Amino acid sequence: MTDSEYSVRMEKDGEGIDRPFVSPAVIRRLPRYFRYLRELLREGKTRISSAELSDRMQVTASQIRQDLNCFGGFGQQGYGYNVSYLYSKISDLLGVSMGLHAIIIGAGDLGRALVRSTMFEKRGVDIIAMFDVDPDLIGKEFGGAKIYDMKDLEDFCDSNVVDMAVLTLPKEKAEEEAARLLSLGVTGFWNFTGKELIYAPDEAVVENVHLGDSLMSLNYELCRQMSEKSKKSSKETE
Amino acid sequence: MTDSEYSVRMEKDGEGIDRPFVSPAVIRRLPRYFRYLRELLREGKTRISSAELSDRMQVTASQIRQDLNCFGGFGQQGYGYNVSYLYSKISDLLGVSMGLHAIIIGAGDLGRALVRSTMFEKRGVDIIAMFDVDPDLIGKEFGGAKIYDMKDLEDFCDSNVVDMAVLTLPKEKAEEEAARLLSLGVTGFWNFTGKELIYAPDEAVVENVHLGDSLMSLNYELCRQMSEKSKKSSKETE
DNA sequence: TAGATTGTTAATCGATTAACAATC
DNA sequence: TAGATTGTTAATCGATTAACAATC
Repeated sequence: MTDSEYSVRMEKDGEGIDRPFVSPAVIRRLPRYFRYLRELLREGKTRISSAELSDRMQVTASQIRQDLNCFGGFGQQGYGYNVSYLYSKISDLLGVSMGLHAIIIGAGDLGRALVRSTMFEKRGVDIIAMFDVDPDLIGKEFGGAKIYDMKDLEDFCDSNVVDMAVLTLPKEKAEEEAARLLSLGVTGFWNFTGKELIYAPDEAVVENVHLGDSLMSLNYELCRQMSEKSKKSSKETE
Repeated sequence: MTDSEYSVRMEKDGEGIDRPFVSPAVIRRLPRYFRYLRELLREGKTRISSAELSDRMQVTASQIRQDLNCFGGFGQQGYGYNVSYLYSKISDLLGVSMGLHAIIIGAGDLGRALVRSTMFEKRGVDIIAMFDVDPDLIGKEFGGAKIYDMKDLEDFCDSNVVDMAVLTLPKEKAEEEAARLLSLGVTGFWNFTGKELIYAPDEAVVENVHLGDSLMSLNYELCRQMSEKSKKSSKETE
């Protein structure tokens, strides 16, 4: 994408939203606020105080106020926060109305599960295509996204705006294909391959997902809980 | 599971592994060490220093030594760490050889993608069954796991050891079914439903996974990167 | 022994919480 | 105005990094 194309994109609705540098800890909490606010909205609540939200979310009211203030004064003294206003502000920060375009690399089980879910739609991300090397899959369609031949990646990226690639291909090819995508101007990577991608922040933005790591930390706590119980029960037997 | 069954389980190979209380920040890094050590093992490396591992993993050597020391002295002054020894120690901590038994609740796209992956096998977790309410799915088999009727959950849990439930069912039913499982003695939950489950630590161990949150923080950084680029380019045009 | 590298303590840094003045 | 609740500063807490003595 050229600079002038960027400008067009920005004018759409990204312009005017100031995304200051804020600690990653805070950024990672924004999506959770987003979820809880949507729930409040669904419940028809129009206003909420940091104290009440604190109760629901199991975080301190202080942290909520601190977090939200990183981006400006979204609340009002004596009143609290207006749910729909706060929701729209956080949506904007998270680029929900940016209409980001994504492609999925790899149409295996995970790629298909993702494209069929409501995940992207809910967050304003458009899956405009999938890519695979398997001739049996190429041409098929899942969740409204057509599967293209990996060979056609260059052509596709030349004639379409692609903001982000979801990597669900085998980890052995992860680095190679990420480099290929980067050279085609794709700078966002949601990486499920298990091979950690590391780029400089001005080069590309990478979110490495490791589901296995999540499972293993559950394992640790579960084993710990079990040994504690067995300790306790052996004490009782004494 | 009764207390005596716990003891049997513990004697298998969980016994003797001390899992002290360590800050969650450290625990969450263990799986990453596990992955990098496995890679070193595959490369045939027999020893590694904290400095060299630091290089690979992009964390400080100090942190590595600090982390590993929470669980005991796994290294040796003047030498470093023995890769296979360290790997086995971390595997033990993470319960890889415990042979934990898991069931998957919900045989939809995600449940099937998970069961077909090598994720569980690599980490020593056995998927012993899947459950669903869809008559078209009940009786079928995916990735070696048979799909049972949700109605048979009680029977199944009575006659099988179930350490953990992987929740991939619709979020509306998450709380209800988690409570049901808990009453059947299942205390570990790997929760993909999007409905956050909150239990006291001695009641159940829950790992809430929110893939959408991960996508949204990528979104934030991507949008930020874009606005920075457009700022730069508009400056150049001035 | 000399060199290397851990284990561990102390110093620094960052993030969270508490407190309260500002203000709606 | 009085009451409520934010925005914001200051205090606390925890996690990371640096430094170095212990020791292989």
